[in-house]
Amino acid sequence: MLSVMTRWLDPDEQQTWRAFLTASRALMETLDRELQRDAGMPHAYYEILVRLSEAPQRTLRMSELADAAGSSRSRLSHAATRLEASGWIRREDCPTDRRGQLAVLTDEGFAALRAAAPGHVAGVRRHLFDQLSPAQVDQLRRISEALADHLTGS
Amino acid sequence: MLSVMTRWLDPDEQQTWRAFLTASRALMETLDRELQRDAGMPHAYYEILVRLSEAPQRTLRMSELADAAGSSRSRLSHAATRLEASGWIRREDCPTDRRGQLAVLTDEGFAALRAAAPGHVAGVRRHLFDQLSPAQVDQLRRISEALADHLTGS
DNA sequence: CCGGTTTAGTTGAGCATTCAACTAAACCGC
DNA sequence: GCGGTTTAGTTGAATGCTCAACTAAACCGG
Repeated sequence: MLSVMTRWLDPDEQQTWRAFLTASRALMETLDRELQRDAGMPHAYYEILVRLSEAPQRTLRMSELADAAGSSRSRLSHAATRLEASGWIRREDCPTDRRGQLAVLTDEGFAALRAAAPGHVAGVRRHLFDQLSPAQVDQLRRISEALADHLTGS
Repeated sequence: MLSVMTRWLDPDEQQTWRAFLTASRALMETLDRELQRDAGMPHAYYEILVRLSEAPQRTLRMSELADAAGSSRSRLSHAATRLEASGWIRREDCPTDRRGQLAVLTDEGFAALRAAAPGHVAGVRRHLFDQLSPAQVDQLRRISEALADHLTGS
């Protein structure tokens, strides 16, 4: 029986895995903290506003928004409640599906995003792109796409 | 004044950044969910147990443990309260520093880790290493080390 | 050795996320 | 078009995290 034997990580794999854990956790925590400090929103909410801002009429169905922002339905529902309370989005009934809800980015929400974006982009540049060679950026894209394909495709 | 102008991400950088976000979020969520389902602990708690299991006497000072597990002091303190309630660790007074606390992995904690490890390692292999070429694994290590150096060194 | 500063760790409040349960509407086969 | 199934979205409870405030002990300069 081979299936009962675990193939452990060899020392190189260990090091890679732990470095990845450390780096991705530190990167996300740093960006999250900067965004919270400078714009009063967590990164997940920033991403919701970004996706809405890119949509036609700055409007998306809740499920489309959840998929676009890489969020569960429940998470988005809770987030939308808070974003609505902040006045950054509003909900509207979907005219073509009575189950549906539309999330609409308000002018205040767009303004909040406009105010948050430069600092956040600067952070992404400083903490990610400035630390890597152009070749490494390209490698990271391919690696990320391979992982995302596997994880979101299954 | 150049400093007021934001250097936005070009389309390639956008794609890289979004792919990285999607991949790292999906990877961590998947592993976290698997660990929660199969071993009843979140990934952050698993990491705490791992670091303790590798320490002499399976014992570490709270701050050393926090650093090793990439956790804030507060986070570790809360986690330790829960892990102690599960019987997986216990706290002891530090003999050389009366402010200090030692976290000790119990036999039950070691057993829980032993039970969790094979499934988790299989998940890391399946969702990460199996999706990448050996060259990509090497690239990912170098990329992660560069990012971690920058983020944790500053 | 005394007072200010730093370090160790904890705590509570508030917020974000997960999971499971739920309502309601659309879809689909017959 | 009726009844079972799927899809859309929300909700509440439980859990984990962050931040700021706090206690207590160690350190350190004069």
